[in-house]
Amino acid sequence: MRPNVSQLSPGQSNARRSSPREPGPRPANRRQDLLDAAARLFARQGFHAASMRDIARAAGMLPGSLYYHFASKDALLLAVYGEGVRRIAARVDAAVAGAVTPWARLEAACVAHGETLLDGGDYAQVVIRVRPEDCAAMAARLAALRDAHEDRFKALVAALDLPADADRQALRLMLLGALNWSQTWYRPGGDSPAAIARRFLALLACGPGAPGAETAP
Amino acid sequence: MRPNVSQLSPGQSNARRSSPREPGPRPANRRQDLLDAAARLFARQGFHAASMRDIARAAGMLPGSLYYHFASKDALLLAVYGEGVRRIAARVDAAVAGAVTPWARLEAACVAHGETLLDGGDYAQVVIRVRPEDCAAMAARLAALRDAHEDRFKALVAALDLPADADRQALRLMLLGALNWSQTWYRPGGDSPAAIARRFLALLACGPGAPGAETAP
DNA sequence: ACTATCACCAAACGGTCGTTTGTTTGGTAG
DNA sequence: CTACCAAACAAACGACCGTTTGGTGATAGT
Repeated sequence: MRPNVSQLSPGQSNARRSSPREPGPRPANRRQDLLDAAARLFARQGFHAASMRDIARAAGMLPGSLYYHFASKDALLLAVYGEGVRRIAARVDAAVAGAVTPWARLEAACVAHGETLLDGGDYAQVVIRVRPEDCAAMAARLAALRDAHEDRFKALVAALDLPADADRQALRLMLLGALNWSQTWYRPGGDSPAAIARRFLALLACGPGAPGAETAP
Repeated sequence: MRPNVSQLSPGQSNARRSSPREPGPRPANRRQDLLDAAARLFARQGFHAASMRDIARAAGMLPGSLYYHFASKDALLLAVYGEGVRRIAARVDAAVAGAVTPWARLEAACVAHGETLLDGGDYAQVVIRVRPEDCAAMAARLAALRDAHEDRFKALVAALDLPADADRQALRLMLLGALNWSQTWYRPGGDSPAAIARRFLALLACGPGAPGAETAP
């Protein structure tokens, strides 16, 4: 009685159609409006404080209509969170691909991660603001999504040319922790997110001496 | 009609009593049980997910009885948060007082901050887990409490002997950010909180070279 | 013995929550 | 024209929310 194909499937059109209907007159993707509204409210108020009624109203819908597109609030969070991780990861991947040396690649990743977190819109902010445990039913899946993204940094740190006894795990955790936490104090007026990320990495790479122009020794 | 003197006053006994009644048969400080239960639930579930009913039940009370001790959920959070800040600050102050050189004092502060955050009980965790904006009515007061604690680190970093152009603010934000964020990934099995804090500071002070035995140059 | 106060219970208040149900609309296909 | 179906509306469901109210037994001062 309820179609509700909202399970994952980042694409838009599902198969199984009697006739192609490919050029169709556009069913006016209100699902996207819903996702955007949910991302906005989850990012600004957190998971529990954002109600389905708020989200529906922000998307210009009645509360019940929302359930045509998403089976539950949990499923809606999973969709937003997944999109958030996808967006952060995409920007990090693109930035890393444009850099050559290990340190430059790590710096590019940090800048992209930080920029997306702080200025990259609501989806990315949800990934940092909402903890997986906030939604018990989805906790494992949300944590897996976040971990899959952070594994990129594991590889980038592993590629650095460091003494054999260097603590690469602490370096990664410190870098990501400082960047993620910056969401709590960052305000658009001051330093740019890219500058913040570069400063953090320079501090880690060179110590508190000269303010880092280039990052690698 | 309602006594309810629950506004701030970190001490336990309020003045204004007709007669001393000091040795009294102990009214069995259930208020403390309530605070403990609230701290536990706020720390584990966050502000919105923890209900007054849950808190009252965890303290062995009925929901309505809670309002004899605290005027509202907001006031309860303020009391827990204030106590959390007080506990963190007390441990940091004690640790700093026992160290001499600027770097040793900063290290002692980081270790105390990290230990209290990760292993110091529920009150301290609330300070990191609950964002001031989660409770709009108390946001300003909660932020002021947290800021008052973090100002200690401003002073400790200012006392370091660094080049004039060193970015002390970035150093402080990175250190505190990494420590605060560690609450999201720390699990009691592995490295001790003190070891984590020391590793972070060593990374910042000396770069990713040798794993820091002593922190200062 | 009388009274006041403390600390709490018992029971509800109105409101909001996530969600469900039945119905209606507007475009498209046969 | 008819049949269909995606997409929304309208209206509620029971559960739970923070909070209030009125009462109650114990304790302590006078």
